[in-house]
Amino acid sequence: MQENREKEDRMVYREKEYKCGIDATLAVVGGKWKASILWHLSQRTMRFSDLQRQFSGTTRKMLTQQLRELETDGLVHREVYPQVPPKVEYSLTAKGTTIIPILDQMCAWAKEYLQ
Amino acid sequence: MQENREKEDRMVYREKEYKCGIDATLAVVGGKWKASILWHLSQRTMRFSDLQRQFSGTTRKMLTQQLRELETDGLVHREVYPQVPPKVEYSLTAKGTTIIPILDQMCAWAKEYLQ
DNA sequence: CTGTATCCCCAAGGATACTG
DNA sequence: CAGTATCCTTGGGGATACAG
Repeated sequence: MQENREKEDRMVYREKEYKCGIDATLAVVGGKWKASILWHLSQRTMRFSDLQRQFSGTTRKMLTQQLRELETDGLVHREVYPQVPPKVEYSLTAKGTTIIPILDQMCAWAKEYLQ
Repeated sequence: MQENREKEDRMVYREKEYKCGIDATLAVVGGKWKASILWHLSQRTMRFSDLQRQFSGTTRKMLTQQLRELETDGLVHREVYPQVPPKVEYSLTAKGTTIIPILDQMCAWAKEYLQ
């Protein structure tokens, strides 16, 4: 119950305004696969095909889209190796790693209080 | 980087299966207004009309829906006062309060790393 | 005051095919 | 291998009206 909860300062993210940082944060990591992507990348750098395997339930299109947004937000780094066939590796940026502790806590919370 | 990250144990929530607790937690608090609702309720018990005022951008239908789900998940308590006109108060349950520290951290993270 | 019931629309996301 | 382009479907959520 810290007092970092004032709602006076509004946040702006992607043209949209957020009353509190909570919604802004959820806008960044709350995408359908984003949290999971970040979590996996926190363990190791992954190629696009690695991510495809991990998220076998999703399409290339969705995966690409989510990765692009994470990249735009500065959480993920995209490294393209100019070779044929192409090789692209995704990894967390320094900023990206700062969100991981929160994801870890969400994971722990679920284990403790869900099901 | 704790080692509470095994993905062997799957979570089940609302008929759906989640590989890791992160997605399960997001399913609980990631709804469009849920995180904000929880945060406001952590400050004080609120009547339905109070919440309507806070979330002037949403409809009664949505608000009711989100509150019902939070209630079903055991995070929010709904107290109905049998009187006319009706009075209904919403508050956090003990379980509901356990998620607040995570929301606080999301708020802090946004302030630190967004915008 | 605190909801529920209906209708309706649009954009998120899936399937599929094509490309450098 | 790592994407884009296109089409198409679905259901989340808004608007509105009604109700206890």
